Amino acid sequence: MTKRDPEGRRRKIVEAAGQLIAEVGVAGLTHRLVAARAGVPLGATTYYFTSLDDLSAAALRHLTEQTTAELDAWAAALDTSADVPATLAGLMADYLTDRGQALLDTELYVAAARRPELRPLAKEWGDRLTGIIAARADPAAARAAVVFLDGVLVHALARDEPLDLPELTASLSKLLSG
Amino acid sequence: MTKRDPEGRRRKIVEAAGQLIAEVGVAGLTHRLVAARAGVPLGATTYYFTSLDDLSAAALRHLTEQTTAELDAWAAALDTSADVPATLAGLMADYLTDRGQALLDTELYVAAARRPELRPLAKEWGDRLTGIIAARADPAAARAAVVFLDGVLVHALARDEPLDLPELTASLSKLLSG
DNA sequence: GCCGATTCTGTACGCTTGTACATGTACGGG
DNA sequence: CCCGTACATGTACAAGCGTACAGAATCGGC
Repeated sequence: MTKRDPEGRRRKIVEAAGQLIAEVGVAGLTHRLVAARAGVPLGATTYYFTSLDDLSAAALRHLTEQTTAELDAWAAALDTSADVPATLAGLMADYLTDRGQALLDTELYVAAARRPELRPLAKEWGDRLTGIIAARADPAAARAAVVFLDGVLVHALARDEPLDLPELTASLSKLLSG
Repeated sequence: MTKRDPEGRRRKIVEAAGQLIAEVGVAGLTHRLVAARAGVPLGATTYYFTSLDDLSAAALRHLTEQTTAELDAWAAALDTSADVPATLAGLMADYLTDRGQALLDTELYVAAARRPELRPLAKEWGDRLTGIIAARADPAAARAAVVFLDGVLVHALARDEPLDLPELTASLSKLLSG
C-alpha cells in the first residue's frame, strides 16, 4: 500500500481527468483511462467519485477555477491598457495558442448544453469575463464582446486557420464602441 | 425478409443517426441505437456503414445539406431586406427556437475540432453564410458577423436565457457597419 | 500498544459495445 | 427458369465498460 494522501490523490485524479477531457472529450472519459493517467489503481477513482458524472463535473469545476485565475491576468492587462480592443484581441490570440485549453472550454460549453447542472459553471466563466470588460466599456457591449469571443473560440477549433489578429481587433473595436 | 430498398434504407439510417446525434451527441451514438430508431436490424447499420465514424460522418454531411438548404431561405430574406442586421437577428432568433437543430450544429463544430476530416463540412457551412452576408456587406464584416453568430449559438445552448433580440440586432449593426 | 475509522486496491460481475460473418432471401439478366 | 450478385439479418465474440465490494493497510486518539 502506498502512503496515504487523500487530498493529493483526489487532486491527481481531477487533474488527470482534465487532461483527458481535452484529449478524448467528456463523453470519452472512463474510470480506467483516468486511473491510468493519474497513476492510481482503478478502485481509487470509484472511491473518490461515486460516478463518472461526478468525476467529470469535478474536473470541469477544477478547470473553471483555473480559467478564473487566468482571467485575473486578463483583468490586470485590460486595466492598464490604452487600447482595450487590441489588448483583448491579443489576449485571445494568446489563449488560442493552447489548443488543449481551448478544447477543454469548448467541452464545458457542450457538456453544459446537455447537462443543466453544469450550466452555472459555464455561466460564471462568461459572467466573470463580461464583468472585466464592462469595467472598460458599456455592459451591453461587454456582453456582445464575450459572445463574439466564444464564436472566435469555436471557429478557431473547427477550422484550420484562425481569424487573423487585425480582423479580431477591428471587430472588437466595433462591438465595444459607442 | 422485407422488401429491398437500398437507398431508402440508407436514408432512414442516416436520418435516425441525425436525430440521435441531437439527443445523445456524436460520442453517444451506437449502432444499436441507430438501428432501433431507424427500425432496421443491427446488421443493416454495419452493412451500409463500415464503421461508426462512417455513420456519424454521413449523418453530419446530411445535416449540412439540410442546413445549406435553409440558408437559401436566409439568402432570400436578406436580399429583400431593408434592414440587414435586424433581419439577420430575427432569422437567428428563429433558428435558435429549434434546440435540436442548434445542438446538431454544435455537435458538428465539436466533432470537427477533433476529427480533421469533418472540417470541410463545418467550413462549407460557415463560408456559405459568410457569402450570403457578404452580398450585403463588406466581406471582413461578414466574416465577423458569422463568428459572432456562432458565439450566439453556443451561448444560447449553454445558458438558460439567450441573448435578447435588441442586443443581437445592435451588435450585428455594429459589426456590419462601415 | 491497541482499536475504530479511514484509505487503499485487486478482483469480479453483469452489461453494452463494435464488428464479423454465415446463412438466408430477393432480384435482374441470360 | 436459373443463377450470380446484391441485399438482409440473426447471432456470436472479444473487448471494454461502470460499479460493487471484501479484505488489506494505515492512521490518529487513547
